[in-house]
Amino acid sequence: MRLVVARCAARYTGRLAAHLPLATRLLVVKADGSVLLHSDGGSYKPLNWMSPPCTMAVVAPDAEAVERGVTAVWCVQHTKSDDRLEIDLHEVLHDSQHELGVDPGLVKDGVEAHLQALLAEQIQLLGDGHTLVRREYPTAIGPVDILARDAGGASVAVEIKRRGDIDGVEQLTRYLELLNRDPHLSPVRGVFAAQEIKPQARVLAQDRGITCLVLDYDAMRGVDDVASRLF
Amino acid sequence: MRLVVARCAARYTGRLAAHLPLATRLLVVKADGSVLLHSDGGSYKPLNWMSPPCTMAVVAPDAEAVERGVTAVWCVQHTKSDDRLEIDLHEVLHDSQHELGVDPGLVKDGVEAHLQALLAEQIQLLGDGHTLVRREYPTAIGPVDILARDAGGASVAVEIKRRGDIDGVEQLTRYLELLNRDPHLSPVRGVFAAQEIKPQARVLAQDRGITCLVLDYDAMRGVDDVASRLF
DNA sequence: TGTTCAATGTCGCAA
DNA sequence: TTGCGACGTTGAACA
Repeated sequence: MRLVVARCAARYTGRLAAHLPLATRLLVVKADGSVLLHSDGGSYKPLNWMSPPCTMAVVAPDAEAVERGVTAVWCVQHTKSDDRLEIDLHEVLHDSQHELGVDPGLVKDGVEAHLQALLAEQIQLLGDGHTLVRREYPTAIGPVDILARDAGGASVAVEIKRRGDIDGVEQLTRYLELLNRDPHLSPVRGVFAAQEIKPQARVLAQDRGITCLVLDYDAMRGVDDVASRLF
Repeated sequence: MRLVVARCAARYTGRLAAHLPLATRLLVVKADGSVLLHSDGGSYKPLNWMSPPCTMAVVAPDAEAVERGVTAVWCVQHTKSDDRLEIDLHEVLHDSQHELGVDPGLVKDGVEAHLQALLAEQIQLLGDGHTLVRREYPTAIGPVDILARDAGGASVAVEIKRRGDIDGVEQLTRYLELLNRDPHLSPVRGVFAAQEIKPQARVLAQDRGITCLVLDYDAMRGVDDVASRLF
């Protein structure tokens, strides 16, 4: 990711035609080539941008542009359409480059969070004699959905998904690797729990010694309702 | 605007609940207090954000968080709702501050651009004997829509809007101030042209010696069609 | 891969 | 302020 703060002007043509008068702005060039042009206010939407896939060419300004104070022109061209963003750079106030790596992405805690709460209440669904240690057990790479102990006192890490895909198994694998380094917990067994577990995910989980558990959301809510009515 | 690159994790609660596992990301704190949390790919939409109006408090992490490697926690609270974004900072790789100033904002060249083209063709609408110098006459603060000369050879700068508001008069005023510094052009007279001119804008324009011109888009297109049919 | 639908939608305009 | 519609919508789930 490249961060540039510069006095600049810009023109966009594509779905519509628009331009930005000269002002100081933040330019972000992401690893995939996409470009964002932000002002120092407003919402998260940039003033202008180019979505990936796209390529950027830095070209020298023509004589007239030089006359106006343009030092360089960024031509950002979309690869699959004729969307085009041209940025006239006047004065560069900051320019830095950063390695960020891939991002695990946002996790929305909707049904998934509810499933987690229900399973925490009904921890015996993991097997007789299981006890809850805690929900959202923190690790360096993010919280594990549930940490429990089985009847024999051994640790069990549970990853919960609405739809159980390979990604979820990979995620649980990373958690297990980390948790098993902790002598207070090790050995930690893994349980992959989801409303629906895809065949590929099931195969991968079994290959790694991870237990699969299909959760019946409606049944679990029913038990919860019954339990609630008792109080 | 503050730019921070850091290994971080985040939690959002408000319209929904969501969290971001630990990864290296770009954090942008805008002058209005809004916060963006960007990964190094994807579209212009941040992974997570807080819209203005909001306030940020930097708090010390609790013992458990320190254990996980958290060095600081940013609590960003929306002022008018209970939307809340908490960012756990682990390692700060970059931190810089920049003064950007206010942004003139995006100008969409739709009807406005068409009006400009039509008026350039029908420049006599400014008055008999007027001649076009050029459209998009460049200045340091952006292009003037139309530069023309009147029957006597004096310069005329035209600002075109679909809806003529006070902002447009202010904009034209800035252009005139700049253009009048150029001895080759000065004195430059201003014309504020729009499909509809708001009373307040008209008063301000007249006060500054700027001529108001109401443009009849349909009529101008009609003339254009007739002219086109001649060829 | 294309299509449909929700969104922490956002944004702009009119009443 | 509030409501409504458009968006360079984006993003996810489903066929």
